[in-house]
Amino acid sequence: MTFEFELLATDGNARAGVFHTPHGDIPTPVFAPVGTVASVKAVPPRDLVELNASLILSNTYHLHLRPGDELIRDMGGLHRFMAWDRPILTDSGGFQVFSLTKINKIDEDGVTFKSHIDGRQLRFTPEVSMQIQENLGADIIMCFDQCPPPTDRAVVENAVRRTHAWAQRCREAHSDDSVQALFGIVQGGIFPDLREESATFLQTLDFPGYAIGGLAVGETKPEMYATLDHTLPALPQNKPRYLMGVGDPDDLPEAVMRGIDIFDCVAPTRVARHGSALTPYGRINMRNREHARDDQPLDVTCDCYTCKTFSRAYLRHLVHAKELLAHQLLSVHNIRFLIRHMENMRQAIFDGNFKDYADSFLNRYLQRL
RNA sequence: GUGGGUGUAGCUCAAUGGCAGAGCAUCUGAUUGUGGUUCAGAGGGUUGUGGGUUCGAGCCCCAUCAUCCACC
Repeated sequence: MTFEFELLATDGNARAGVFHTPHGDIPTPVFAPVGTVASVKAVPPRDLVELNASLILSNTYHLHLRPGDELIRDMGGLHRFMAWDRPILTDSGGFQVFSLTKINKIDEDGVTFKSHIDGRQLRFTPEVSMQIQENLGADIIMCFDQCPPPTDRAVVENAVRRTHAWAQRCREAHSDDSVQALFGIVQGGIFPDLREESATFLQTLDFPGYAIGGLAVGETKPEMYATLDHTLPALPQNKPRYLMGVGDPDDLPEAVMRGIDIFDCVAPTRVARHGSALTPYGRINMRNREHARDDQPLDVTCDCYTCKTFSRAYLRHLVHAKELLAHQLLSVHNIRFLIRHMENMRQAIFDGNFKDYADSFLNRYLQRL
């Protein structure tokens, strides 16, 4: 079986494993940097390899609009197009249709919306999303789902029902998991019974992996953690679990501790472009004056090119001068910071001291001593 | 030397004789399946200087300094 998930060790509910794909193995738990438009912003694939990234995420909606999924197919597929030969995951476009386009109309069959680029009217259905994702050729592809605000029960109930119907149609449209693995997406907002119901239903479709969607979209962190507590026991042990769009450095151990294997988040690259750096002692704003004459690296414990080479004073200068190099250097560090964080957690699970690592990291990162 | 213009926040500039403001810059904060965006807040003034008129002057009058332009 191409997409085998091997569970190698557990520590409490935390899991260390390997997910095998046609483009290589993904050691889990894993953090995937986001390259929405077939580019991890400001970071070339050569550097991603150096950062030890084993999975990146790209996006159906954006690539369909530009340059077009058929063009990418004709250029040899997404891996060849963007010169990244390791595993790729594509999101289904469900989230973007709702978050990016104000004008959208949803019905039982799909969603009609307007392009945020040129305003032309488009329509996504589960079958369209599957076709686009097959054209792109990522290793892991996602079901077309509906991601609602998580706290309005009536809205969430409806989204769960529709997400299930669409999951079934995605499953039928993509029946062969030998080249691309189709993951199901659990919805249900912050409601435990809906989450359990969703997790249970999706298993009847026998996906090679399961994602938890609809979190980190406005609920509080305690609500998100509680939802994970209720959802994860309802998912199978022998399949990877993917928490979509998370997260902050403190969210990662909280979720791994509860049994999540895969993460993606725009945070490391976005906060980099906004001039901030992730460190063991919290996120710091490199615009701030306190760094103006600081000859120390961002993070003395970090092994990335940025930290091994440049001072905080220089990085602050680049941020103030709005130099492109600031985006590149801070993105390199922030991605490496999260990937190393995952590597540390994986090792701690093998060593049986995950809780110690998590407590120590969280106390330092959240400055609660 | 003569005539004219201009002096207001770090910069560029607003402000009927009636509470001295904006943009940029500076400083601080926000951003979770990416619109390199945007938003929120803060600090910052002896209105060149000295007189005068007026209930009240950034604004009117006099002097002075600085600066720019034109002409000797």
